[in-house]
Amino acid sequence: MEGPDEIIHQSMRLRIAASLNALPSGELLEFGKLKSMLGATDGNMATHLGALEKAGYIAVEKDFVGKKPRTRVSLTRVGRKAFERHVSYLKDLLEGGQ
Amino acid sequence: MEGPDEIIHQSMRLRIAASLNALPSGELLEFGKLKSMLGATDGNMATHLGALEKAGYIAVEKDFVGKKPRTRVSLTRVGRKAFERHVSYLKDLLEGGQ
DNA sequence: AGCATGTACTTTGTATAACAAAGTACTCTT
DNA sequence: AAGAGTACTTTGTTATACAAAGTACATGCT
Repeated sequence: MEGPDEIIHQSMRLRIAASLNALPSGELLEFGKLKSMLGATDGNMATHLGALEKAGYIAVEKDFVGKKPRTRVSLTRVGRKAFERHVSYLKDLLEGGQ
Repeated sequence: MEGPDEIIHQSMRLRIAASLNALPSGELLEFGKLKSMLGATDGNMATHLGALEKAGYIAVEKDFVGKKPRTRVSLTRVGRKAFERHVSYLKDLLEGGQ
């Protein structure tokens, strides 16, 4: 059995990854939406998204709607794979005992 | 949905809890067995067991076999409940998306 | 008796992490 | 010009995880 993915395992990041994974394919989630869904502060959310981006697990897209800045994130293919592998790891662990 | 149990969530402690939860009822796991199963150092294992014990999630029993010291641990009722609740939390999160 | 071995810690030091709170930059609205 | 909104960045504190070394006590060996 493979080990845990410590980047994804952290609870706030696991919730971020789960939220992104549950999106209909091709959809993006806004920074602010994610932040309010998960009850994080601006700084906290920015730090966790930075960690996921640095790992290549999420893609961050910035644009403007009118003149409003908008930041949206999505899982990369690598990120989705990593998430799926970690979920398998957890399922095996939690059902098999270890 | 309830939040994560941060004491149990940490990856080494989650593995400890899963190992203890998978034991046949009434059985105990030895410190050294757990340590080698999970690939932890003495100090690391002692610290995590201490955290779980402080939370009331595990019971630590010390005795001697002949004159050999033996430390064995088991989940308390509270610990088993907490583990089960955290597993439910994870399953909901990982399947429901959140 | 003296010494290495084994078990289970405890202590120490370090690196990393998480977080809140405050500050920054830019924009739009009024 | 003043305030609000978005998305950060910075700062500072507190907590965490970990390895490595040290401690305590008992056994086995010679």
